[in-house]
Amino acid sequence: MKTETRKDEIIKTAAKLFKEKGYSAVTMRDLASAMGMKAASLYNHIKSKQQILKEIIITLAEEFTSGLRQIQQSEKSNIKKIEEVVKLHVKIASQNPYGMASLNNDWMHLEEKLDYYLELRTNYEEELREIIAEGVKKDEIIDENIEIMLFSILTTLRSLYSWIPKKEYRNPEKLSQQLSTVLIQGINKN
Amino acid sequence: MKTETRKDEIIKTAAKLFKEKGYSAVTMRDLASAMGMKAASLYNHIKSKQQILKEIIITLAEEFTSGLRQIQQSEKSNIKKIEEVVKLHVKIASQNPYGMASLNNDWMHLEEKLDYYLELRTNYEEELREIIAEGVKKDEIIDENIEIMLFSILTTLRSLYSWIPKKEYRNPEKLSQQLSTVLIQGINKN
DNA sequence: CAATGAAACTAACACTTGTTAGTTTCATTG
DNA sequence: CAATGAAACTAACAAGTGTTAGTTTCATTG
Repeated sequence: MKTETRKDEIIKTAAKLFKEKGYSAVTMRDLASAMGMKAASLYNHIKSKQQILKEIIITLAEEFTSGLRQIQQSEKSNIKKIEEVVKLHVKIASQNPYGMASLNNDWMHLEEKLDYYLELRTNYEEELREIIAEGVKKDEIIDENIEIMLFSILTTLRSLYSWIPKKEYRNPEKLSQQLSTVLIQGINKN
Repeated sequence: MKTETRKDEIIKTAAKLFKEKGYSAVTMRDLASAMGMKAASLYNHIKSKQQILKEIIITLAEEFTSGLRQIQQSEKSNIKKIEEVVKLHVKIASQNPYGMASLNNDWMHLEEKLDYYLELRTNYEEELREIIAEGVKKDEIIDENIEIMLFSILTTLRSLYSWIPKKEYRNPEKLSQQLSTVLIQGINKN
C-alpha cells in the first residue's frame, strides 16, 4: 500500500464535492479551492475534469464486477450468495461513500467510458438476476416477479452510500446482517 | 382540469431533460431547443431556471406530504398503512417519473425553497418511521432495527421512477401489490 | 379594421466555465 | 552549490452560461 499521491487526494476531494452538488455543478475552481490551490494547478496532477469522474466511477464499477464474479463462482446457496452481495455493497459503500454517489448519480456524464460503464452495469444486473432466478428454481426464493425482487434489493443496496455516513451504521458486519434479514425475510412478523 | 399552458409544457419538458442529465447540466438553450424555440423566449413563460426546478420539486413533495397525512389518519393496521404508502409512491411515480428524478437527484440545487423542502422531507421520514415503530410495538412488524427497515423501504420507493417507465410495470395496481409483497414478506420461501 | 395580447424573435450583457502556456518557488539530491 | 523536479503560481483564452431589453409576428376580438 503506497502512500497517497496528490492526484489521489484530488480525486478523493472531488468525490466529496461531487456527492454534495453533483459532477456538473462542481467547478474546477471549487475543487481547487477545496484543495487549497488555484484551478490551473490541478492540471499538474490530472488530465481533465472528465478523467477525475472516470477514475472514480470505473474503479468502483470494476470492484463490483469482480466482487460479484467471486460470489457467483462460489458453491453457496443462492440465498447465501445474496447475503454475500449485501456484504459486498456494504463493504464498498463503507470504504468509499463519496465515490458511490458519483457512481449512482453521475455516470451519465461519462464520455468515452460511458459504453464500458453501461456494459459493466448491465452485466452486473444480469448476474444478480440469475442468482435470484436460480434461487426461485431451487425453491429457496418465492416465485414472485423476479424483476421486482431484483429492483428492490438492488436499489436498496445502491442507496447505501447515503445512509452509511450516519453513525449507527459504522459496523459493516452488523449492518450487512441486519440488511440481509430485512431484504430476505421481510419485515412481517407472521 | 384546465388545458395545459405553455408554462406547463416547459416544466414538463424540463423535467424530462433534468432526468437525463441533471439540473446543472441542462442549459436554458437545451430546454429551448427541446421546446422548438430560442432560449430568450422561455422567459415569456417562466421567471428563471430555478423557478422551474422549484415547481417540479415542491409540487411533488407536497403531494407526498398530503398523501401520507391521509394514510396516517386512517384507521388501518400499520402493515396496511405501509401498503398504502407503497401505492402512493407507485401512483405519483407513475404519473410523473421525470419529476421524481429531480426530486431525488436535484433537490440540493433548490435555493430559497431548500429549507422548506428539507422540512417536508424530514417530516415525511419521521411519519413513516412512526408507522413502522407502531407496527413493531403492536407486534405486526419484526423487532429489527427500525432505521434499516425504514431505509430499505424508502429507498426502494424513491427509486421507483427509474424502473416504472419499463413496460412490465405499466399496471400500477399489480406493481403496488407485488412490491408490497416483496417489501413486507421478503423473498425467502421458508 | 384597429387594437390587443400571447408568444415568438434578435442582440447583447456580464459572468463563469474548463483548460493552456509559461513562470516561479523551493526542498531534495548528485 | 548547481541541477532537478514536483507543485504551486499568474494570465489569458474561447466557449458557454442565465438573463434582459426591445422588437416582430399574427391570430383573436371589440
